[in-house]
Amino acid sequence: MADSFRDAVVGLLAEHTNVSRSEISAKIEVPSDDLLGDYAFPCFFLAKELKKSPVAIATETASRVNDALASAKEGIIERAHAAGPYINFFVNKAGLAATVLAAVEKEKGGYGGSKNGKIIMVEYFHANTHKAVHIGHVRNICLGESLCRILEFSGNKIVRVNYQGDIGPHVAKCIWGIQNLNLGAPPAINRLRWLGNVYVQANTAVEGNEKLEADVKQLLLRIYAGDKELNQLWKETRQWCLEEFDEMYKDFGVKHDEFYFESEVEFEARKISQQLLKEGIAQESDGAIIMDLKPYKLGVFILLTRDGTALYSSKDIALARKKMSKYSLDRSIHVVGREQELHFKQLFKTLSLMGEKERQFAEKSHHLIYGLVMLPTGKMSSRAGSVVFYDDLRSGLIELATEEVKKRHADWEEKKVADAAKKIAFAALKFGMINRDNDRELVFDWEQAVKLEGETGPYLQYAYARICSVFRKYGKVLPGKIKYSGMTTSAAEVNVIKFVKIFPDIVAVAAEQLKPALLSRYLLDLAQSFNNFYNDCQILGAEPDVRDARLLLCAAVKQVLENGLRLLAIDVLDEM
RNA sequence: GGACCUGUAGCUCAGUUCGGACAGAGCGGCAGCCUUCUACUCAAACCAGAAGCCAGCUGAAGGUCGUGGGUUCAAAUCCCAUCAGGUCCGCCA
Repeated sequence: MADSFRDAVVGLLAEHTNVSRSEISAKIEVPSDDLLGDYAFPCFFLAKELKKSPVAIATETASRVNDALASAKEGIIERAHAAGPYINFFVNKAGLAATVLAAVEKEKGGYGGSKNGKIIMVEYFHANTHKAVHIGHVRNICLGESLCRILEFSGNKIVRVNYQGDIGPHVAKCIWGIQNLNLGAPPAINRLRWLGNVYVQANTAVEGNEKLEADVKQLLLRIYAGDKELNQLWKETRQWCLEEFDEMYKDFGVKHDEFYFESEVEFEARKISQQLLKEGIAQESDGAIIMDLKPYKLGVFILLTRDGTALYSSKDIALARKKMSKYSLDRSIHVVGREQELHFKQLFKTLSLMGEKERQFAEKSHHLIYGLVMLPTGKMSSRAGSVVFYDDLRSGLIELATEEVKKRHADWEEKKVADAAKKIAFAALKFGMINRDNDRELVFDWEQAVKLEGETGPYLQYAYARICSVFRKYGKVLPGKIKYSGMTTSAAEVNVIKFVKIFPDIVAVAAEQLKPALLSRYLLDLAQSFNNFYNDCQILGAEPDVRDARLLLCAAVKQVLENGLRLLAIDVLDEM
């Protein structure tokens, strides 16, 4: 967003120093403390050239700037002040308020957006069928969806893709378990969880038993070969899973544009692998087809097993081809955990060795890494039974939120309580998943997840609800003309205005760096500064001019919270 | 053995990409703001005591930025070494 205040500071400095505008612009910063000023210009780098101490340079330049400001008529910059080696600039606060609040009022739901015009594919969620969904998938879907929304808000066209492992050894094991373990009939609901359990049981039964392992392998080959009975069972159980995934998408506000399945690229994957072997790009090793990437320090990438079945690797190559032929993408982002980092490096390298088209596609591809979700006791392990399943998580959080809502609103009817509780529970969950640097592991802790105070999603919802309550009490429409001069006396107010002002910048950086956490952190800061203001300043009880200006500020904060939370796929509430 | 990530307050984490003004939040604990009660008073406020509420606020407390070197006017940030934890490294995804 254009920043006329910053530009004015750059202009002043360009006029009173020998430094170019572009260099000044690069050096200008925002002081750590508001009391110091609104913009700052460090003078260290001028010291050598001018052979003076940075302190002297700052003092002299500041006084020249102030002389110029004094002779000029009312400008948006009020004064400069030398503080050690820094020149600090103070802007006209009423002007700042007017500019920022008018921008929000004008752009409303679009405030903070931009127009980048790229076509970006984002692949996320990709849970496997026949395995239970757990907390790790939740981090993926929260991160993926908010990333999509941020990129979309930044004016890009997003293709949301889900690539699902619906075939492979894990499915074979599950089906083997259904046929060979006496686990009773599948339930009418929560069948995904039941299948996941069958898979775990089968895994335990088969592991270490060579004969059974061979049986499962044969079973997989028969599925690939199109065995009628097995395919029917596979398709039926697969469908159960997909239906439950659909429910989950609703919880997280996700609508994929494209679903790819491993089963639909398996044939192509085998074909491509054979072709690569024929072209001498891939090689044979121990009966398997591999890419030898040791020259690139990427080890060995196995495409086809000794049995001739395609692995994740070659299926991903086939998938890339499929995407390339359908879409003309500027970028392709894979939201996948850290444990697959090597896989993606190998995949991109292999693509780039395949041909010019593939090489270009590999350059546009990006693996967005995030850390594992751990438990306080360590890594999740289905064998040790230490897995937090999504269905348990969901019901547990909703139950807790329901209690809290009831405690506060004994008079609310059942439906209203349920609605609020669900929104609050998911706000807590989603925010907790997003508000963490991608690189870091996330330790999931029920106590933390359930928290509604402090740095949480509900804290943001609460700030929003407070503003709604102010407007309910006010009960009128804001007048069109508002005087800003009376409102900017409090530091708390100015602080809020500054946060509102930088929202578009935050969205832009979050989009560029693919880090929704930057946005979630910002929203916390905004809400905190608003709560400070709310405590410090009377709103409805103030003089009419001041009251109206403050109401407009509230409206702006409400709008930014709404826009920001929408980008995190978190719902807002008018009352909570 | 190799590759990547992490190490900052009692706990959970920002800040490191691009070196600059005193290293920031949240949680927990402490002291308050708010409500009620008690005592006092003609009455109210202040003050004192007790209980409670609080998706909110304030204040104070809490730090060898893993360790050791180096570069620099300036290092949590850059470079080197080292320790600790995590993930991955040929037929899972």
